[in-house]
Amino acid sequence: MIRNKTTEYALTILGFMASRNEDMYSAEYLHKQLNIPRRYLRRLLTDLSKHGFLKSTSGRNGGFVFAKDLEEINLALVINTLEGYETLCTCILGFSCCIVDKPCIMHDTWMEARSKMFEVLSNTTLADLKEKYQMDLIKKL
Amino acid sequence: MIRNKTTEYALTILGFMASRNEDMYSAEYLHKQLNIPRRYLRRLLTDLSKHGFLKSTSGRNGGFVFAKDLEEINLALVINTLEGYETLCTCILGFSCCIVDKPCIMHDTWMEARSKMFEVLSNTTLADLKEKYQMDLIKKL
DNA sequence: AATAAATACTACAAAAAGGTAGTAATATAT
DNA sequence: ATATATTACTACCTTTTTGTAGTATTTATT
Repeated sequence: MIRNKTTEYALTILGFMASRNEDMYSAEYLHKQLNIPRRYLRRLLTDLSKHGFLKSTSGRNGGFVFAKDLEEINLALVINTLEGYETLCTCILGFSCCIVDKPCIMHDTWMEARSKMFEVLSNTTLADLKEKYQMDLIKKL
Repeated sequence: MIRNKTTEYALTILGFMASRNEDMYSAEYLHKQLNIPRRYLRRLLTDLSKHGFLKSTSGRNGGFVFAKDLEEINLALVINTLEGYETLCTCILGFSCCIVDKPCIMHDTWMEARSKMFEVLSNTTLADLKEKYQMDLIKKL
């Protein structure tokens, strides 16, 4: 759950794309806007495409667009997709000592903490972020 | 906020120590109980001592004990001590693009999610975990 | 005093994450 | 057709995190 920079980058990219109104975003453009290392950014963009968040178009005038509606992409989904999600037999936040039928001493606390965070993140979609951004723009006028 | 194994180990160790009633815990004993790599565990234990959570006693029959009351150690404190805490000018969960007076699009969402999690973690002390453990033991009888 | 059981320190090795380089493939504009 | 602007793929390099090894130091037991 935001353990690495890759996830941070991904959210930054998606949040940026969601809040603007371009029809196409090239890697180069995103690089200049967001200051994420060129090559790394590209790899991440193809990754996000493979995961179904974006659609890519090759060739001149190519770039990336969303592959689904902004309402369908919530922040928790992005994080879980990129960081993996082994809910099976461990505490999600990392307690490998902790198995479902023999929960460790921290289990309940973690689960409570985690689920409160998860609630907020899964209830926020890219559409919400876009709306917020537009509202902020209006307020500034 | 639980970005690495080291923090996980630390919480496992402290949680374990808090829940049992030994007067002294040697690195070797903890290693056998918790399956944390011997040498790494040792280094971590000295680290936890340097940070004031534990007190170490060298020599035969030496080991580690808590340096403060269990009530004084909450989970958020442990996590922040081990992972560093640059609240100054960035979103705590990682948005380096986001500065205080020019918050990024995700800022509010993050802060809300984060603070809900933080609330639970900072309200849980090692004393609470100990109590929970004892209660669980009683229930099993 | 010698031994054994412990921690402390320093340096190194391995694995994972983050980042870079080169080249191929694709598609548009001219 | 050719040049140009773009994504895609593969391999490599760097940094950080995790884990190991060797040796020194401390202290209770005998």
